[in-house]
Amino acid sequence: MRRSATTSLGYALLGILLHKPSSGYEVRKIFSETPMGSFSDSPGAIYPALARLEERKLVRGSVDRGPGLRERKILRLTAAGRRDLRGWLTAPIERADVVSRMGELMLRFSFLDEGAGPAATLQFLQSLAAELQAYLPSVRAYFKNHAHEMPMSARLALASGVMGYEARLRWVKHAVSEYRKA
Amino acid sequence: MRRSATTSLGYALLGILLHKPSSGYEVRKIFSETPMGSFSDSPGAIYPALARLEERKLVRGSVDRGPGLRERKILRLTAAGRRDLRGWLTAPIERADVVSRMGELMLRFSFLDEGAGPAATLQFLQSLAAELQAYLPSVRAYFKNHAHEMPMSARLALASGVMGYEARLRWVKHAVSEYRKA
DNA sequence: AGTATCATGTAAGAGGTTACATGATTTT
DNA sequence: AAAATCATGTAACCTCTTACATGATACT
Repeated sequence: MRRSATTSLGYALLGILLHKPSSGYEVRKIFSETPMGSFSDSPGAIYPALARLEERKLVRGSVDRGPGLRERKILRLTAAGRRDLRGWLTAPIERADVVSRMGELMLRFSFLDEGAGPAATLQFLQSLAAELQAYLPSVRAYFKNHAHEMPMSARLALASGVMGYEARLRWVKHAVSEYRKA
Repeated sequence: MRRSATTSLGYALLGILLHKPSSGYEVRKIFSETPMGSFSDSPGAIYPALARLEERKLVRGSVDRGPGLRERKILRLTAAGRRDLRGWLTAPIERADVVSRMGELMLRFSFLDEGAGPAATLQFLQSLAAELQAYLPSVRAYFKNHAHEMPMSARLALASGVMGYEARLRWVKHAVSEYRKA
């Protein structure tokens, strides 16, 4: 019974706080006002998640009383927080990540530069390209073998999935070349 | 305190069972062996979910004892189940669906033909195209205004999101034309 | 005889959703 | 004075994850 690991939301918070130490309220605004991440901006999700990070000493809070505002708690990463984030960012990419956690992979990628540096970012992209290339044939094969027996909307939905993986792979290659330039 | 509605997993199960009445075990295999849906195939998720559907009388089970196999419980939709599924399938598409529940929209789409017929499917696609077209400018604007202040990996991740919406829109238009042919 | 597959569940714990609660400060 | 926004939280409920439990049948 290993003690529970940091969740996806936890890492999203760590990534945001690494970029810029913020209050819970500011993080909520990021979730509600920017297109990045599909996390809930509800206080019932965010404040308990921040409290867990604090309990585990991954972030530390300091009270800030700006000019004429209600006081707010600014959270920033500890050394342990940076380590935990970095561990998540640089974890090996597996088939299961590509199949059912692509959103989390993109979240990781968006933090990679700041959290682990350009070498790790490039490594991530190459590894992602490899996994996509390995996975794509099996989806294409599934499509080929089953498309004819599916209702039209199901077939089109599956085709959309295949196209999504292909588009992602093209994007990865584009990102690699952008990265090499810099 | 309204009694809790059917979940995404619940609707995935209803859609699968409408297509073909099945046992919990068969459904698990669908989740583990086909690229469709990113649902867990764990018994701890599926059996309780099926039990909830049965409690609510959306599905009914009948014991099947095939030739020389352990007996299994085949579940099929009731009239109430077909109604509930149809209500979900034909619900209006909102901004929030496009922003953070695209996976659920595609799941809905894949069941639409069988669950609500071709007219509803076409209506769904047109409505999705409209929402995408309305949403895209705001993401593009966000990208234009914030890309320069973001780390490279974050910028590339956001660009990937924009490209994803654009690709999805092209796919919707393609799907509409496929549908009109039939 | 032993391992793999078929088949259905339960229990404990963690985390998210929805709704409620509270109060300070700023804008109209 | 009222409404909006800033700001932080809690409580009840529900669902999912992980792990365990059980037993039948098929394959080697």
